Amino acid sequence: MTYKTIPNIVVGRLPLYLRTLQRMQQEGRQVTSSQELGERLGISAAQIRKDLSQFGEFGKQGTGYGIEYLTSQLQKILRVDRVWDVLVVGAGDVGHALARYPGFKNRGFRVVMVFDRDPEKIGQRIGEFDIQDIASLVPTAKEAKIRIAMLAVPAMEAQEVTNKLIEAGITEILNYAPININVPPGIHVEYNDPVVQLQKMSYHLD
Amino acid sequence: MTYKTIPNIVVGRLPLYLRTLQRMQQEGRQVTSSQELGERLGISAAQIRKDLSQFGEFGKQGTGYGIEYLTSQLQKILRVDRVWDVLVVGAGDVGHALARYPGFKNRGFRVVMVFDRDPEKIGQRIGEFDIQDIASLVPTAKEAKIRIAMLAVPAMEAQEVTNKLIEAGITEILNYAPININVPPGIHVEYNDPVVQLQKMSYHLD
DNA sequence: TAGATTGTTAATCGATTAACAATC
DNA sequence: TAGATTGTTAATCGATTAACAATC
Repeated sequence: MTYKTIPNIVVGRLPLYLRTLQRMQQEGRQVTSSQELGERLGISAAQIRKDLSQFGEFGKQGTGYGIEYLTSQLQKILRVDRVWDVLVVGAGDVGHALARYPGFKNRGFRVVMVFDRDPEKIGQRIGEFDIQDIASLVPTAKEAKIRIAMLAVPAMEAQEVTNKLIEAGITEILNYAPININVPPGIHVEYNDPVVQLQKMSYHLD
Repeated sequence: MTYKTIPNIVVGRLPLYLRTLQRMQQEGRQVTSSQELGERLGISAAQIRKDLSQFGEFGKQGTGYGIEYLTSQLQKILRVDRVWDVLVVGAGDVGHALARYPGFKNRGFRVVMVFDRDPEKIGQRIGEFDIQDIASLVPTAKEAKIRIAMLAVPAMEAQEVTNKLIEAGITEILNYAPININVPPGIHVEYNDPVVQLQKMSYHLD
């Protein structure tokens, strides 16, 4: 017998559940229900139960879900029961904001290096990091066994840098450049383009 | 007879089509096809044709789509055949990056004001903007008839600021705070939390 | 116990794909 | 004309919701 692979759309909701549960934990709450989670998230209770049931049985009938327990289970499922080292390419304003972003804390990630190709920037500091020469990206990232990169270079350079990232052993890329990049099978890309999000909303304006 | 409302999932793909078409235009291309667009985007040609057909007939059999024409049509559909004024709340690193982001150019948006509540920051400059007191947000945004806001304040403050935004007549909110916000019907929210995206990817790691 | 809520099945709903006539 | 590609319909596929037995 073989395991069913989980749909991406389901995996994509788990971080939202986790984020809300961690927020509840901060509020000092002990238990919650699919209904309450659904109300906070604008998702139906049935869908939340169905999503969670793909991974196991985490609740108790009549009671709901222990927040601490479900949190720790989701962290295991999402592999954030540890801290992943992440690198940033591009030391402009976006790279700067990512390198200093306080929101990674307790959520499974930390930035450990920043690269740029501009000789003016190389050697300068961003927070606790020296900006490194992008020419050293491949050996340095390989050596550090980094798997995750955030890409914050201009669109023109995005594909070229992506190729380097893959050569360096990166398999997960969060792309802030407003362009689609080509990657081989097995490499995962998430896109973050604020204009795409704004345009989804401006459709509703007149 | 009444018009069918377009599914959100379709509207959400239009900005990707537009972005790719604008890129092709930069490359000096004249025409494209649903197949080529699909290859660039990792979307099936059939889906692209189906999506576009919801809004009209933009192509020619045997030839494909005129890039300039389809671009201008998508801009009209997405209401970015004009430039929308956008405000930023929160003058930390994220707000800073948004206020100075060069990628809005030619894509329908421009930042026109930045607010923060920190007296240390108020009056300081970010690029061409004076950071304004959040206390003046409601009258100022109302006066300027701004409809779109980017929210880059700490999670703790997000709901309170959201309420102010709505009071100011904002109907479209791009939320960078890692928390769900409650809004009344008719207000649209898009979420941008890099950790949510990273966790979708770390699921695939081991 | 009575009330509440889970996990799961079946039914419904919606989105994607395949296929092709129309036609440039 | 022959080849290419659209717009659209029907078929398929997948996701969401409703409902409820199980049970805490």
